[in-house]
Amino acid sequence: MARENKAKVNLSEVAKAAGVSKMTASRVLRNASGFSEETRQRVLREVERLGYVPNRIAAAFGSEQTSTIIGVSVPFLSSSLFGAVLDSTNGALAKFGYQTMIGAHENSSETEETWVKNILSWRPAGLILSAPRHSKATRDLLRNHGIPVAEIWNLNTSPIDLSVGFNHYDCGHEMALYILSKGYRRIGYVGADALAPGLGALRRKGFIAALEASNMTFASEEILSDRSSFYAGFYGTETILNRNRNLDCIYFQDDAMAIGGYFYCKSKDLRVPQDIAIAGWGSMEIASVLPQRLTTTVVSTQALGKAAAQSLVARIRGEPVDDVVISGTRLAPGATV
Amino acid sequence: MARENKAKVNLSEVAKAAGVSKMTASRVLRNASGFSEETRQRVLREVERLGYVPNRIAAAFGSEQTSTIIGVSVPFLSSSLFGAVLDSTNGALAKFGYQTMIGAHENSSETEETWVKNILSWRPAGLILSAPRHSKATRDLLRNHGIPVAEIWNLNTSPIDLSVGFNHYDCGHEMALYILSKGYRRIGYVGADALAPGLGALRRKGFIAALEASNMTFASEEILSDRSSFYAGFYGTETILNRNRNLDCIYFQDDAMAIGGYFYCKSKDLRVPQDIAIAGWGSMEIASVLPQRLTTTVVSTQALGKAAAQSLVARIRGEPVDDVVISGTRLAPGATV
DNA sequence: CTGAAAGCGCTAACAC
DNA sequence: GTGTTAGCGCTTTCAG
Repeated sequence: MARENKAKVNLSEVAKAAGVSKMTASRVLRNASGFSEETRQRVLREVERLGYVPNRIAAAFGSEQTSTIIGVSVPFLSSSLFGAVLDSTNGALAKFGYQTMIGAHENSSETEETWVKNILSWRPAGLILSAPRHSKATRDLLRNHGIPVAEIWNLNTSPIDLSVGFNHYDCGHEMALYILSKGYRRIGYVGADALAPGLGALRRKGFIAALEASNMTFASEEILSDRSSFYAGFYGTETILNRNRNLDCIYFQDDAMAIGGYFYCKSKDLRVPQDIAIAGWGSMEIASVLPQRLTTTVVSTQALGKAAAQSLVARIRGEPVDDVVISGTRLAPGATV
Repeated sequence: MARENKAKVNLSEVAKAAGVSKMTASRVLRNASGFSEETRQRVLREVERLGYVPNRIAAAFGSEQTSTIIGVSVPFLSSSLFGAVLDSTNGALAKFGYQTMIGAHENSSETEETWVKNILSWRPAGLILSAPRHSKATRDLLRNHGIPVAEIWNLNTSPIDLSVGFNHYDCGHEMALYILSKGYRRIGYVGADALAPGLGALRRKGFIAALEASNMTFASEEILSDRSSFYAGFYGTETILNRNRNLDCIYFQDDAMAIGGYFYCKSKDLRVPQDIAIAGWGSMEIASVLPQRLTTTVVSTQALGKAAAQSLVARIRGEPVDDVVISGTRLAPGATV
C-alpha cells in the first residue's frame, strides 16, 4: 500500500469556499475576534465539509516562532511513579492546549542532553525535566534559549527557571527519626542506583544525617548497580541479610524495593517488624492489598505533575509564579516498622 | 524573569559565517551529499560556535509536508503494561530519528478522536493507536489522510493500515482449557471494564467459548465499573466470593487484579489453589517476588512496542511490511491454579 | 561540488 | 468586520 498524498485542503481553499479571505478564516479558526457570527458559521461549515485539518507546523512557523509543544522528560516511561506524573502532566497540559513530546533520560545526563538538543529544534513552548542533575551544556543551552523550564521531582532551590519537587533529603531524615524513635538501632540501607545515583541517594543522605546526629550510621548498605524493581529489592535484601544477620531494620530506596524486600523476609519466615522492620518511600497502589501496611513516605505524583504543568503554563503566559514549589510528602506509619 | 528572545541564529547566519550558501550548509547538516569535507568542517565549526539549533518546524514546513513526529496513544500513561510499551516504542522510534507525541485515550473513542484530530495537525509521519475500537470519524480521518497507522495491543485482522497485537481471544480460550484440565468446574470471572470494555472483554469471550464447548459457563461474574488495579481485584474478589462461596477458581481480567484477588484470599486464610485457584493475564514484575508463582499468560510488552515501531517506520519508508503481526503470548503455569 | 530562486501554509501588521 | 501584503527558515528544484 503506497502512501498517497490526500487531505490537501488548506486554509485558502476553505476561505475561498466560504467566500472570505484566508485571514478571516484564520481568525475564525483561532477564535480570535473580528468576524461576524454569520461568517463564522459559513467558515465552520466549509471546514467540516472539506475535512480541513489545520496545519500547526505552518502555524507555529508563521507566527510566534514557538510551538504549543511541551517537552517532558522522565527517567523511564515504564516507571510507576513517573507514569503517574506523566499522566497528570499530560492531562493538565492538554487542557491548556499543549501537546506533550516525551523523552526517557534513563538517569543519564548525556541522554538528557541529546534529547534536549533535539526537542529544542521543535521550538517547544516549555520543558519539564526530571533528572536530578543536568550537564553544563544542557544548562547553558536552556539558559541561552530563555525557554521556560520546570525541573521536577527534586526540589531545586536555585533552578534554571522553575522547580516543583519533593524534599527528598527531609524525607530520609524524617524517616530515620521515626525509625530511631521506634527503637531500631541496627539499620541497613538497600538501593539500586549505584551507577547513576538518583534522588534515592539524597534520601539516604538525609537518613544518614539523622543517624549521625545520634552518633550512628548504617550498619550495612547494599546499593545494587541496577534499576529499582521488586526483584532488586528482593535480591538486595537477601544479599544484605546474608552479610549482616543482625539488622533489625532496612530503609529501602523506594517502595518497589521495600516490597520486594518484604517478600524476601516472608519467604524466610522472618517476622516483620519483630525480626526485621521495613520502610520505603513513594507509595504504590499495590500497598493497598498487602497483608501488612508498609511504612513509607506518601507522595502525590499526581499533584506534582499537575502543579508542574500549571507553573510552567503560567510562566509561559508571563503570569506570576513561584520559582520554587514544594510538593508535600507525608510519613505514613504502617505495620512494618 | 521575563522571557527574552535569544537563540536567534539561523541557517543563513551559519552559512554566511562559514562563507557558503544556505543550501550548502543545509546539505551538511542533513548529511545529504554534495559538499567537500573541508566545507563540512567549516560549517560544523560555525554551528558549534554560534550555538545554532536547527528549526525543525521550518524544516518540516518547507519540505515533505510531514514531520518526524509520531503520535502514540495509550489508555493511560500510568499503566504498567502500556508504560513498558511506551518505553520500548519511544526508544525504538528515537533511534530511527522520530519524536514521540503522546496521548491518553482513557478507553474512550471520543477522547481518542479528539486526540487524533489534534495530532494530525502536526502532520505526523505516523500514528500508533492502542484503543480496541475507533469511532467512524477517526477511521475516516485516518483513511483519508493516508497516514501510516499501527494499531497495537489488539490483533486486528483488517486494520486501518497495520496491526501488531496479541491474540486476546486465544489467550482466554487457552487459559480456560488449562483450568478445565486441572479439574476446576465452578469458575468465576472478575474484571473492571464495565464502562468501557477493553481487551479483557475479548479474553473473557475466548474463555467463555471454551467453557461452552464443555457445556459450561461462568458460575459467577463480577465486572466492576472501575479501572483495573490491585485494589479493584481485591474488592471484586471479595464481592464475588460473598455472593458465591462455591467458586473453586477465578479468572481475572489481568494480573494486577489477580494479585489483588490473591491477597484478598490470603487475608481470609483461603488456600490457593486448594480452596480457590487464581489466574491472570499479562505478567507483572512484582510476580517475581510473590510467595506463589501466579498462573498467567505471559506477554512481552517490550517486544510488542518495538515490533510496532519497526513496522510503522518500515511502512513510512515505503519498505515492505506485513500488515498484521501477531505478538506471541505464552500460558505460564504457576502455583495458583 | 555549489548556489539562486521559489515557495511551503499560515499569521502579524496594517489598511480599508 | 474584513482584506492585503509580507515573511517566518527551511528545502526543493534547477542551473552552473
